[in-house]
Amino acid sequence: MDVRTACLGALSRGDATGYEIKKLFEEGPFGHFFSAGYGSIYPALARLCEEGLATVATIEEPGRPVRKSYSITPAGRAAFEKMLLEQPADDRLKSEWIFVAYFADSMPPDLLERRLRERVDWYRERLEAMEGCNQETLRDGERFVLDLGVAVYRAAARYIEEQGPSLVAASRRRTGTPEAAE
Amino acid sequence: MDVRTACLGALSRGDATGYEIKKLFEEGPFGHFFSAGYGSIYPALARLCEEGLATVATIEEPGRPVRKSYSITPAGRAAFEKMLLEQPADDRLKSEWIFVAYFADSMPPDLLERRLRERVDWYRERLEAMEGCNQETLRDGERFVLDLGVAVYRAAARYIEEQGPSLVAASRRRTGTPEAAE
DNA sequence: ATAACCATGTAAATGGTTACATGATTAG
DNA sequence: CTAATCATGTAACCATTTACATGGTTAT
Repeated sequence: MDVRTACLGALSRGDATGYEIKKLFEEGPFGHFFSAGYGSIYPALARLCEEGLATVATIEEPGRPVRKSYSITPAGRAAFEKMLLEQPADDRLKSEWIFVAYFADSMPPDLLERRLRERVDWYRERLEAMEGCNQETLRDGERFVLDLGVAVYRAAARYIEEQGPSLVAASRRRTGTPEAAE
Repeated sequence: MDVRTACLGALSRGDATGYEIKKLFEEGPFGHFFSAGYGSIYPALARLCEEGLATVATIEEPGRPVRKSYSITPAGRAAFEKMLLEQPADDRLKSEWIFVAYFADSMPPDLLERRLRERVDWYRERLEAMEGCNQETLRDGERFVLDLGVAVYRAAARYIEEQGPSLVAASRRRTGTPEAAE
């Protein structure tokens, strides 16, 4: 799904500015399966207006930058609901971390160990943030997606914690590198 | 990581044609975190040759199409190993399936139920294929990545199987749609 | 015969990232 | 006074996808 569709989805939940949509894409459940920068959000919003799927209202309030609030139109809502009926495309994951892990035996053992630790730490941080989300305010689908993310991250963190050390040990054995003192 | 780097990584494991690299990207552990089509692989391979990171040899055998076998050069190997030392960029996942699940309450319950079933089936199929991989022939890093994928897919499939039905039930309650007879 | 697989590529179009450009307000 | 946050946008660049173009071999 492109940024345009994602913005339409965001607007289907209520009016928002480009800035707010960006934040929505970063935090909460949305952030786990999607991301976009201003360079794609603002043009996407403009295009939705051109196509009649959204409208803009400029809000000028004293002591605040001028904001542009976007609203979905009935046509936009219809288009979005039609999209939801279509067969979703396959997931597309690009993970540099997994890429380097694949080539773990071409990496210095100490670096490998650090990468594994960083990854687990990253998962733990994300998990804490996710579990801290106010579950009350979420809709069914949002909570479902959030908890799916939690289940997946937990499984990944646990796997790396359990299996990582033996990967590092094998790497040290292969290269004859003693454990680095910290 | 771009297709060029991924091709370099593939060649670091041995000579290959563009066609073979495509297959590597589709099946086995590699397929879980990366994908690329011919339209990006062939130009990437050509560029690696231009940059002196790989060389080509044209193989003509009777009763077979002409093939071009690419080999990594020492410079290519050095460049690849240097890349492995760098901080990997954040994962980038684009999942239309999760996107529609996020908006589950805007979807007809029967369709939601089908999407959940399709997803679990897809995970189960992949898991069978992954567990069927000959573990003996894999290197440490490859096996690690493969098993990480198994752990993650299992957790996801299990979560959807356990939590999906209540999501569907809530959706039916909300819309007053009775269960469809099959 | 017909589909699937082997095998290589190009060109146009799409879509997204990054860098640039600007400027006000608020919290430390 | 400085950094962070609020707020919007454009333009150049980059990478990738998709469609096109070709043609032999193998299995059903």
